[in-house]
Amino acid sequence: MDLILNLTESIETILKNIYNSDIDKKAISIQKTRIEFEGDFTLVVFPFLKISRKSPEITANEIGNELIKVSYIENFNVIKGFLNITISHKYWIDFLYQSLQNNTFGFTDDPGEKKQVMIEFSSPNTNKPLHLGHIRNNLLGFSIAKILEANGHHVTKVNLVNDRGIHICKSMLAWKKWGKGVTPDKAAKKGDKLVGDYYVLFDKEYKKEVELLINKGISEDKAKVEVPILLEAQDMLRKWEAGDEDIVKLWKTMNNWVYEGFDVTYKNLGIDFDKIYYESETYKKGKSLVLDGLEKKILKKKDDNSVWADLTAHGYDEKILLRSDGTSVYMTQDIGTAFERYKDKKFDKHLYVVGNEQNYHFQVLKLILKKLGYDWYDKLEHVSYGMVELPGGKMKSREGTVVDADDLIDHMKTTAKEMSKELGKLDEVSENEAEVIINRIALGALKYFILKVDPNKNMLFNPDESIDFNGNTGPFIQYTYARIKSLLRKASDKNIVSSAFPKNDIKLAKKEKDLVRLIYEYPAIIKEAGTEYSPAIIANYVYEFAKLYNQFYHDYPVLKEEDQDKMIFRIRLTEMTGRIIESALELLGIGVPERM
RNA sequence: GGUCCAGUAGCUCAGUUGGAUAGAGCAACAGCCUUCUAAGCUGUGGGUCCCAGGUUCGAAUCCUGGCUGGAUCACCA
Repeated sequence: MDLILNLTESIETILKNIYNSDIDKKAISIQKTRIEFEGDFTLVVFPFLKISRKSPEITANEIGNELIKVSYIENFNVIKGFLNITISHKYWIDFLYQSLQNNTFGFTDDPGEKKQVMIEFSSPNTNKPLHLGHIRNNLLGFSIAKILEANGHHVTKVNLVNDRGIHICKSMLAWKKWGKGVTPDKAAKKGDKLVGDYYVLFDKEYKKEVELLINKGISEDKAKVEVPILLEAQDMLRKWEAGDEDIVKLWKTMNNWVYEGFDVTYKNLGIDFDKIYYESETYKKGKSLVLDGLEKKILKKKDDNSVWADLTAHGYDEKILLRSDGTSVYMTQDIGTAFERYKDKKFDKHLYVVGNEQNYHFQVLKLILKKLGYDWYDKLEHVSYGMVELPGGKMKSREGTVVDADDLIDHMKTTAKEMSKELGKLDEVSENEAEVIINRIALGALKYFILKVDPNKNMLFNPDESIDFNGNTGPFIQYTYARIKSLLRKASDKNIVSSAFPKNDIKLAKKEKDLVRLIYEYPAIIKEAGTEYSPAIIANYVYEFAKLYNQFYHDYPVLKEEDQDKMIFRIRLTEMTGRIIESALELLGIGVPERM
């Protein structure tokens, strides 16, 4: 039975007995005792004053005198209106041993809680390589998926590749014009990078042509839409939609180059998907659903043949769903994709991990699906997150102010390698092992840096001050783990069997108790991270945990402790700490090194 | 202009279901390696929690108004 729940019930009963009056359970607020006071948990007694009709101090003492009769409560003290409760050492020790028995401590496996969850993340365009913004998206999506699994759900990770549209035609056209048949192999370049280069080339040429037209006296607005190269790209898109063989062939070839490039990046990042949806395969479904809606008069057609959803009654604007030439827009394919996915999985929940710039889009998507009569519309949820900004502001691919995902990962690896060498950390391990460790550290630093920030908030990335390896960082936590592993290896060399229990009662030091209390919190942390869709909650928890363990490690001997019972307890505490660090980092998609 | 999000130390961020003297890391300075890994530990300095009202025994947290920054309201995705 959960300790806090138990405490709450005891307090409820006590209040009833001594004051003869019921109190709302919500008024019983139990929190962690602040570090500077004696005790484990604190009850705030102010809400009870109106039934006790006594001063805060007296009320707290009266409750404390009853509470101390409960077996696992050892002591209490009162400071102003705060009743600090001390849980017995024996309770905490027993708790540690119980949690050691449980291999998935902190995870939920209640079948009643299990839901089918689909989670979409990454959602790249096929005209340019992945950048730092995608990294935040990918890491968040992947971690949230893991957290939801830890909460007992069945999770399907899906990607939506935006593989059709004018943007890919731009790359294709530029490649046709200036590529001279180059391929990723010939250029010795990742496919996504190569295609991205031609996208940039298109943009350069486009700007040049716009300027030419303006110089000829054409207005800027007009010039922008009448540029020959743009018209050519649009023509290409029409041909693609009409199924022109050559165009489709080129489209397939170039997209495949990009996918191969993406796969490398995904693999380096350590993320994967269960299923990939392609916009080119779902937009037609969206189109037909829109036409259905039109037939049922849910949607309306304007004079120019464009199709619209009128959302003004709901406080939104009108939203276009089919252009006047009958082609579909972003929203159209999202309607189709959602429909296909519901057909595939009958999900209880569908999460879209997409940046906050699309908050409006997803509100409108839900509303349109509702209007179209799909009662599962409210199973869709937008997991919105803030942008990654550079010191100069937003990243813009066209202005070259993007931080490329591959470059960043490489840079992290180089830095990790240099630092390991400098510190002489990996002199004694094989080259292969060293590389595995360095990769883990590099990615650990990057992932933790990004995931520790509350997803709601924009975050700043300064490329000049590269990501740290000291302090509140991934490597700090990984280092704590490596130390723990080293210590446990030594314990096992000494034949101190890990399943041992102390024979006699021991008294716990403050930091030992604090560590156990943090272990106790882990299940609640996983739950909270699951309901909030926030890996940051896990990240901040595991940091606090590692920090406290390092203090303990510094202050107390473990293997050199002379009291056998204390030594055994400390080894077991160390073991559990290692397990929680490993488990928590795993939820963030971060691997742990056995040594570093 | 409407809507949404954010504003906490020089910088990057925690803390927000109202609770005690607002916390970390980085940066600066000063210490700790003949003891289980110094990518560690300890200490010093650093705050108008954007502002003004309000609710409350109690507000960084809730309410109202304002200020600042970002996003969005496209026949772009």
